[in-house]
Amino acid sequence: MKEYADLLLPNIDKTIEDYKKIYPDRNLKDGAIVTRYAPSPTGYVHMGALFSAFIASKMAKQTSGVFFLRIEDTDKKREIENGVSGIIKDLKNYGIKIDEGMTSETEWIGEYGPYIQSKRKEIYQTFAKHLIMNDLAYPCFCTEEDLENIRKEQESIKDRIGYYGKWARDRYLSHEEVINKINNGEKYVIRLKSPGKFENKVIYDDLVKGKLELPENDLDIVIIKGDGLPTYHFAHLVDDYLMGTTHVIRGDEWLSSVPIHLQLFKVFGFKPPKYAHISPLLKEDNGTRRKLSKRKDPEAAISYYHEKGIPTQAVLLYLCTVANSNFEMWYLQNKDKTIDDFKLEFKKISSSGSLFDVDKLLNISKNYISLLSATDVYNNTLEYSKNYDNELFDLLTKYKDYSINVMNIEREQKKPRKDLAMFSDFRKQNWYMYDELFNNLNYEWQNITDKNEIKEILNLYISKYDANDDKDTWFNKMKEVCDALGYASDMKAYKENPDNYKGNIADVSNVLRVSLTTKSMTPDLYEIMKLLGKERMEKRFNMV
RNA sequence: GGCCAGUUGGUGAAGUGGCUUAACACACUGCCCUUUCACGGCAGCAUUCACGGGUUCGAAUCCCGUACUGGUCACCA
Repeated sequence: MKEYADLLLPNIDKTIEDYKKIYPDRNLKDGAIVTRYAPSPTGYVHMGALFSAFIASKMAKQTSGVFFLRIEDTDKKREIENGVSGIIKDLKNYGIKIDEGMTSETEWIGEYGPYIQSKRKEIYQTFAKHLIMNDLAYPCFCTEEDLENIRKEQESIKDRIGYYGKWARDRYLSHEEVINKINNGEKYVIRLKSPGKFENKVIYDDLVKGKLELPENDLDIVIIKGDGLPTYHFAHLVDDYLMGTTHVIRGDEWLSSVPIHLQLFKVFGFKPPKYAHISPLLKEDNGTRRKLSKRKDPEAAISYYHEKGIPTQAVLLYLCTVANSNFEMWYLQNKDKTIDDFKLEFKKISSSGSLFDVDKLLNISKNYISLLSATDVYNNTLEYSKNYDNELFDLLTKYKDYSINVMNIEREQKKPRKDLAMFSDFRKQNWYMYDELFNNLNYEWQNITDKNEIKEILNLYISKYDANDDKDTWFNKMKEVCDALGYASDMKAYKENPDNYKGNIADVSNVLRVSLTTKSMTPDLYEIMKLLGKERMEKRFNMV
C-alpha cells in the first residue's frame, strides 16, 4: 500500500502527525472564536466579501479569538497580478485588522503558516496520501470528455448527475490497472472514495440558517487536482484543521457543500468547525433580485466608496446594521460607543438575503459625518481631494484655517448640520466660499429679480453691516433694511396682511444670500458673512 | 431535473401561539418650527404578514400543500 501511495503522490514523506506537531492546538480561553477571511486573489474586494470579513473579524475580536487572512490561490487560471496586496490594502482601509495571515504578496505573520495555499502543496498531499493508504481515496484518469459522457448518460436516463457509486468509473480500478495507466503516462486526479449514501441524511446546526437536514455526500469529489493542488473542499479541511479554525463564516453558496465538508472531517476523525452561512447582499434588477455584482453594480466595489469620499466607518456601521438589525437602535441609544462595544450575534443575522440599500448607507454616513469635528472633516476632505480633486486640495491646503471654519458652520453643536453624506459633497455645497471657484455664476434669484431693487437692498445693507455684530444685532439690521424699504420684518405681520408690503424678510435675505453665494439654499448666512468678511462681501455685491 | 433554503410595507426589519388595532429605522408625502436649506417636532404610509388548506377558544408565529425567488449539482472558489 505504501508503495502504491508513493507512486501516486511521490516525494511526500511526512505524516499528518508530523504536521500536528508543527501546528499544535491553540491555547485560547473558552468561547474564543478562531475564524478567517479566505478570498481568492481574483480581483478587488467586493462588498459582499467585506461583509463576511467584517462579521468574521468582529466575532473573533469580541471573543478574544483569532482572525486570520488566508489566500486561496489554488486556481492559477483566475489569479490576477497583485491580487493579494489589493485585498490586504482594502482590509486595512476598512480598519479590519488581522491577527495572522498574509501581510504582503509573499510574507505573513502567525505560527500556522504559510497562509497562502500554493505554498502548502506538500501538506495537502500528505493528507491525501493518508487517505490513499487507508483506501479512502483513489486516482481517477477520466478526461473532461469522459466526465461529460457520464453526465450525458445520466441525463438521458434521468439519473442523478455526478461522479458517485456505480458511475464512479475509476473507483473500481485495481492497483495493477492503475500502475499500468501511470506507466502509460496517463494524467490523473485524486478523488475521495466517499463512504456516504445519498439516502442518508446529515443533520447539522448552522449558526445562521438553523437546523438543516441535507442528504449525505456520496460524490467522489476531487481532492487533488491534476496540477497537484487541492480543491477548495480539501484545502478547507486541511487548513482549517491545522489552523485551528473554530468557526467558518462564508457565503451561503457553500451551504450545499456542507455534507462534503462534514464527511471529510469525519473520514479523518477530526472535529468539524461550526459553520455560519451568510446570505448574499442583493440588488433589485428589473423587478427581480440578484446578488450584488462586481460587474454590473458600481456600488459593489469597495473602491466606489473611496472615490465618493464615503467614510469607511459609515460603511462598517451600515454593514453592522445589516448583520444585526438591533444594532441600529443600540447605536442610537449609545451614541458615544463604537461598533467594538456592540455584541454581534450569529443568530440575529438574517437567513434570507437583504437588498443593499445605498440610501440607508448615505443616511448613516450623513449622521456619522455630522458628529465629526471640523478638523476631522477637514482632514478627511483633504485626504479625499488629494486623490480625486486637485483643485480643491490646493485650496484646502492654502486656506487651512479658513476651510476648517467653513466646515465648522453649524457643526460643533447639539444639533449639528447634516448636509454632508460624503466628503465629495463639501465642494458641491461650499465652493462659493472660495474666490478661486467663484466663477461661471448662475444666480438663483427668487421673488425679487428687479436689478434696481436688488441694488438698493445691497447698498443699504452694506452700509449698515459690521463684522463685529453678534447674531441678534446682525439680524436686527436686516430687519431695519426691511422696514426702510417697505418689506415686512415680521413674518407674522406679513402673513396677516401681505398686501401691505412689497415682500418680506425672507425675500430680502434671499437677495443677500444669492448675491454672496449665487445659491438660494446655504448654511447660516450670518456665519457665511463673517467668514467672507466685509471686503469680499462688497466685491461680490458689486459683481451683482 | 435532483437536493436545499427563503418569502412580514417602496427598503432594512422587530416579532417564536394571546401584551400586535404588526415595533423601530431609511425612503416618500403632508403639516409645524424657521430669513433659505439642513436639523428638529408631529402626522400619514401593511385592516395584515406569498397563496390555499389544517391544528387551536385564539396563528405572522405550529403542520401540510402550492407558487415564486435564490443557491447548488466543476480538476472555480
